[in-house]
Amino acid sequence: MTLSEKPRLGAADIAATIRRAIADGEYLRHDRMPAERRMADTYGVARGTVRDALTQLARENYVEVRPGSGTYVTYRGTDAMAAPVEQANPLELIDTRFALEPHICRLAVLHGRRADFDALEQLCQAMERATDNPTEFAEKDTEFHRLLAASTGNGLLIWIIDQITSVRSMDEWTRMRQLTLNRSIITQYNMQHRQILSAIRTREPERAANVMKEHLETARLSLTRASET
Amino acid sequence: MTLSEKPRLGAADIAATIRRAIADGEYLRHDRMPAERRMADTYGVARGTVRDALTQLARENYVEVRPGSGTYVTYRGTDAMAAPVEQANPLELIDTRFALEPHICRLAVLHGRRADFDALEQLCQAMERATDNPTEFAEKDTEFHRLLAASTGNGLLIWIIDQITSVRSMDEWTRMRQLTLNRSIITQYNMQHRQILSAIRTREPERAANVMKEHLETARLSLTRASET
DNA sequence: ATTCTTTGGTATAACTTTGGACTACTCCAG
DNA sequence: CTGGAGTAGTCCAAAGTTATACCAAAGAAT
Repeated sequence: MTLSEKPRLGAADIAATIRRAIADGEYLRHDRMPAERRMADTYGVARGTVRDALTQLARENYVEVRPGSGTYVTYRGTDAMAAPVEQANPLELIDTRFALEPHICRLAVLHGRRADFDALEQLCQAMERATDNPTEFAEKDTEFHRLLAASTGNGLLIWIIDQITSVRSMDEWTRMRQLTLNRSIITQYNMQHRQILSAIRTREPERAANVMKEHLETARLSLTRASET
Repeated sequence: MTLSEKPRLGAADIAATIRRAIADGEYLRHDRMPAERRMADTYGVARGTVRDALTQLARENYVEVRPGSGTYVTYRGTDAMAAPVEQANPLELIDTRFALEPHICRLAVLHGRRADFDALEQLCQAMERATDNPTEFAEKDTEFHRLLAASTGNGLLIWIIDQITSVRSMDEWTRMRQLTLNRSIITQYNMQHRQILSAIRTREPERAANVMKEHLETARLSLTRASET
């Protein structure tokens, strides 16, 4: 008949249980799971078994274990919508910005208001003050490009830029980005930002678009150079 | 069951708690959160732990801490991001396509494969057979532009075009669109599609982009003319 | 303007928790 | 009998937490 005795759980069983708990959203990304000893206790199993299970889950990228700290969930929930955005690579991103941003400059010339330009001016100054602070610069830079999109008054474009920005601000990205940002690069970016803003203020759509292209070309170069080393 | 012991809360746990609170709208954008010392008290944890949690949340752009002032929520709710796509108006859409599609043509020249072009050819033929069937034409037309994006091999761009397409396919839109689609307009569109495809096949990026601009200009014109009547 | 309170920023030293590694033992199927 | 797998311990080093004190800046009250 049906055996309801204890079938003695193995590492694979524990792994399956945890895997399912994570997939079901019982644990979310960045969450810290209970300590190995505690899990062993709750699952009524030895610590070594839990350990094997976690090792397996770590291999499957469900989980990351940090010695002395704990075990953390790394599983990316299957957001049908967010997935393609999340896994975009740097070059895809640059190509997309190449499509969007020059035209955004043209639209900014057409629809931008004084207040928008003044805010962009503020950001330019903030970035110029941050030549030696890559983190600070990166933040303001992101904000600059977002505000530029906002100045077009086109909600759809703003939304797209926001989506893209959410990629740029991802952890791994930020790290990679820091590598490419040295003092001379930042200075160059600042000059280009200035030129873009000035072209928009003087209502020269094509000049603004061209400087933006130049700007993105610079970014692409420093990116490819960084990934070669 | 000897689980009466409480696992000491760590920074990751606090971060998770706060992250959920923010995501659940318990704290709204620009809100100031309780002071660190206060939080430490309410969560029954040391201030340093709260600080670590906040540092982590700041990295994830959930929160911004201002020395001497407080900790402020910067998280943009997911609703605020989804809405603009739905309520985009026709002109915003055209402007966005003006940004994206000419550059997509350039990228299609660079990355497109034979199979892609053959599929586009098929669609051109299907559209030419549908000169008297606006509904049929509109479907194939959408597919044409989507496939064009797909031929770039850029997942991010494809995703964006898909999002935009989901707007285009909305009911009210389709109705409005039908009005603008008469026999002569369809014929003109077909010619332009042909020219675009041919320019891509002969590897002329700028010509392809220019024909696409022309194509979109035609679409914009027929749209504004329709809305004036 | 000046003072006072509140806020985050930093530093320190004692303590706790965590995963990593290793061992000895048991069980069981091939 | 043997080898793979789970169990139950121990010890370790690293990471994290606690508690406390003091600093600097923001902001409100005087």
